[in-house]
Amino acid sequence: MGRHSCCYKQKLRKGLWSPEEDEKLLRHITKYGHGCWSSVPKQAGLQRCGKSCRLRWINYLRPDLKRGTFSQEEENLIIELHAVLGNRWSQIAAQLPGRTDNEIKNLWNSCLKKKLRQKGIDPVTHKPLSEVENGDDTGKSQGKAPEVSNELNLLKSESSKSDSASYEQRTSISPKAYLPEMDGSCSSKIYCRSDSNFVANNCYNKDLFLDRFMNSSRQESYTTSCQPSDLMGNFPIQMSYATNDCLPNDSNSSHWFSQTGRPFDMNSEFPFNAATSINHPTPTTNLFLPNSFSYKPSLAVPSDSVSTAYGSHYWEASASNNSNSSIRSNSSTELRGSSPLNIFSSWGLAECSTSTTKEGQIHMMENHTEEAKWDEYLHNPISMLASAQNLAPEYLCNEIKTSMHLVPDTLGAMLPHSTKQQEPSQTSSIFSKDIQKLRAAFGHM
DNA sequence: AACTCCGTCAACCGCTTGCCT
DNA sequence: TAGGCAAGCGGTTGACGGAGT
Repeated sequence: MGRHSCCYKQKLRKGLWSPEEDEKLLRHITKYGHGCWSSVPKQAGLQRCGKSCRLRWINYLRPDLKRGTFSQEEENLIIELHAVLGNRWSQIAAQLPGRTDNEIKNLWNSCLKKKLRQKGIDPVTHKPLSEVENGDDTGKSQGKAPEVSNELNLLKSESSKSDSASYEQRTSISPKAYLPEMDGSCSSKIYCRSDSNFVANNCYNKDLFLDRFMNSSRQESYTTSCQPSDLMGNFPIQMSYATNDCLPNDSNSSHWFSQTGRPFDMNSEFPFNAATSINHPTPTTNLFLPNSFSYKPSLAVPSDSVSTAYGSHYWEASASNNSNSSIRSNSSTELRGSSPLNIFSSWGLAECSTSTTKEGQIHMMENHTEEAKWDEYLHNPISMLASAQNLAPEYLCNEIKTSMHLVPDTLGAMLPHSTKQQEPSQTSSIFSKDIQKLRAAFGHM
């Protein structure tokens, strides 16, 4: 497509976005959704092309973005996925909720490539550099999987340093299965559902892997067994949750980052606590999750934890050693923490035949509807929040506005030592606070 | 202090894909 | 079926800041 046709007709701005532009775009999209991108700049009063707006939203303004440095687990995952997917950044990004393809691409080009080379691995082929240089393909001739096995060796050494999770589990690439382990410690780990047959038989065949990959990330969300994690599909929405009673002692892990690198203290800013005065007849499910990691929630729960409230099935994760980070249900009629999952829960109550299996998995019917709603949520969070709560969008907007005024501004109060700080100049500014608040309001739910 | 080099990251460009008419 | 339009995607560019000289 290149430059959009509209760009030629008008004198449009290029380059870095100003805070004012960010504000306009953010306000417009949170209020109306983006709809057709080409019409967004006009409606939002921006001298930009729709494409530029879309990019700005996706890569920076979107409320579900995770900021901050990549964890070792994330880096390992990117390397693993790159070994099988190559430069398909969007597909890699789909496995790292809250991360954009651009971000991952930049990380790869600026950092991971170098790291791999230092480890003696060719970042393109994922083979040892010596093999690549010598044109040695003995690995192939032996029927091994050089592009994977070398990676695994690297990761093995990395993981032994950084993560006590089962290496075999984490490196058994079952693409849909990267889920955070909720170990009750608020220190999220990535683990991967083991699929030994898959790894043993298929992982070395890239095409087959991709086939499986696509099937697992798309088709399964339309088939019968539909855990909510499947419903998410590749939906890259940030699913970090935090409430005052969920924060780990380590305050750093509760930070979100604005473009300025300033941390966002969710401890003081979780916005929907301010909305608890809104009574709502539909009980909502509150999640108390490790907040430092984005994840696709898996609602597979033990059968004995499923209970029924208000005529619907509720569940409670088995108690962990730290209730702060466990999942628990809440049959309170209070509106607490309107999150995508709350919405999800509401949809389930309203429109899905929700049932539980012996395994305790929640089977959701009508996945098409769910996915559509997720999509709609992404596009118009306000209206979806509103509809999920039987509220008028305008009312919800006002509530959010009100809640934001109620929140004490403690931004920047806690700076992690290791975080690169940027001066709030250029595109970042005081407005970044505004963004953070809106992000809090619409994003971390 | 001034300059250069290098790494990082946001944004742009252009190609591909998918949808609609 | 072809053409137009919009979105998605990946490669590339350029601005910026920090480190080194």
